[in-house]
Amino acid sequence: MNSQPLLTYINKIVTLTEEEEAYFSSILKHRKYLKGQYILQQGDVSNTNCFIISGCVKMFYADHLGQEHIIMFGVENWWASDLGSFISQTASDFNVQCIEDTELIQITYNDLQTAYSKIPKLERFFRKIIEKAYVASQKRIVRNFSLSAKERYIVFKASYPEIEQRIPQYMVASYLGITKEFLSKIKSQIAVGK
Amino acid sequence: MNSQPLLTYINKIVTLTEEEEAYFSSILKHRKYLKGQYILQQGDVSNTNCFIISGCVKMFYADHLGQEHIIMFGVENWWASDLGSFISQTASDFNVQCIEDTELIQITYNDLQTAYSKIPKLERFFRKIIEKAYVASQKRIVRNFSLSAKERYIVFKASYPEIEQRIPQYMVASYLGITKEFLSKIKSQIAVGK
DNA sequence: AAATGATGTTAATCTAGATTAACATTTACT
DNA sequence: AGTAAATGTTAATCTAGATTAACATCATTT
Repeated sequence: MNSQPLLTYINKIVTLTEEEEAYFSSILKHRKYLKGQYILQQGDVSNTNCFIISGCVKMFYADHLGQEHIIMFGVENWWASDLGSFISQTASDFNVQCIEDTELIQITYNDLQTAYSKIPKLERFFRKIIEKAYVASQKRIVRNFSLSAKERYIVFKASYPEIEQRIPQYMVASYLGITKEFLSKIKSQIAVGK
Repeated sequence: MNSQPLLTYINKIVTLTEEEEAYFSSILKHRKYLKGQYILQQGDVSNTNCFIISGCVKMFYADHLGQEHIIMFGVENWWASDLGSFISQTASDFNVQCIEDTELIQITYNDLQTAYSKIPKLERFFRKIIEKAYVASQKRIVRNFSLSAKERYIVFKASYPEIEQRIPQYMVASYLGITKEFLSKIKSQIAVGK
C-alpha cells in the first residue's frame, strides 16, 4: 500500500505532521484498473476523488448524438475525477476511462469531509488544488475562444509532450474539439513547412 | 459601510459568530466605480477580491488582434475578480470594467490570507466558492464544445434572463463567442419560427 | 432639432473546419 | 505468419459562422 506519491504531492503545498500523515493514509484506498475499464460513468455520482499513481485516463462525455468529447487526460500525479460531481455529490456529466492499465488512490467523499475537519491543512490543500484546476479551466476557455485549431494543437503539444506520445491521435483531436481528419491535415501542413 | 449583502451570502454557506463577522467586516473595503471605469486591467496583478453590491461589470480580454472577448458578466452578489490572478498573485490576462455604476466590497490578498488562518471557516467558504466557479467553468467548456451558436444563445437567455436586459447585444455576442452580425441573424431566425 | 456616436440589421461573399468515403498502415490476436 | 480490428491519411464536397459593407435606429449632447 504505497501512498507516498500522494503524500509527497501534498507536502509540496502544506506540511503534514507524522500523525496527520498516518491518519490521512488510513483513509486512502488503493485500486488497480485495466485498460478500457471505467472509473466513473456518466450519470453516476463520483463518490471518490482519485489520484493517479501510474497509468493514463481520459475524461469525456457523449453528447446527444453519441459523439465523444474528451475534456481532459490524466497521468501520474494528476487527479482523475469529475470534481464537479464529487463536490456537489450529484450525477456526473462525464465518464472517466482508463487508456492504459492504471493504479490509483481513492478517497471517499465522507472520509474527506471528516478529514477536512480533523486536519484544516487539508482544506487548504484542496482549496489550492481546485484554484489551480479553475485557473487551468479558464485558460482553456480563452484558448478555445481565440486560437485556431492549428494553434491549439501547437499549444497542446508544447504543454503535454509526454501525453501526445501515449494516446492515439484521434483522442488528441477529440480533446482539441476537431475531427481526426482535420488534425491529420494540420499535421501534414506543419510537416511541410507551416 | 454596508457589508450585509456579503455577510448574508457567506452565512448561507458557513456560520460565522458575531466576533468573526466583526473581524471579517473590519478588513473589508467599500468602493464605488462609475460606468466605464476599470476595476482591473490586463497585465496588472489583481490584489483584491471584489464582491458586487450593485451594478454590472464585464470581464474580458483583448487578443493579439485587439479583439475583445468577454469571459463573464458580474451583477449583484457575484464576484468580480480574475480569481486566477488573485490566487496566484500574477499578472492578469483579463480586464474587469464597469458596464453600469458599480458598488463593491474589496478584500485584499494579504488580509484574506490572515483571515484564512484566523477563521478556518472562511477557508471552507472560499473553497466552496471556487468549487462552484470551477464547475461552472467546466460546464462552459462543454457547452462551447457541443452546442451550436443558436443553442448557446438560448441557454444564455434561459440562464441569465436579467443580464440580457441590462447589456448591449454586441456584448452578448462577444460572450457567446460569435459576431454581433451573426447573433442578429440568430435572433431574427428565432423571431420568425426557429 | 440637428448632429454625433453608439448600437442594431441585412445581405453578399468568404473560410475554417465538418462530413463522407475510400484507402493505407499499424497493432493485436489466432 | 495471416487476419481482423484499430488507427491514420487524402481528397471532394458541404456548412456554420466570419467578414465586409451599407444602411437603420436610438441615445446624448449642444
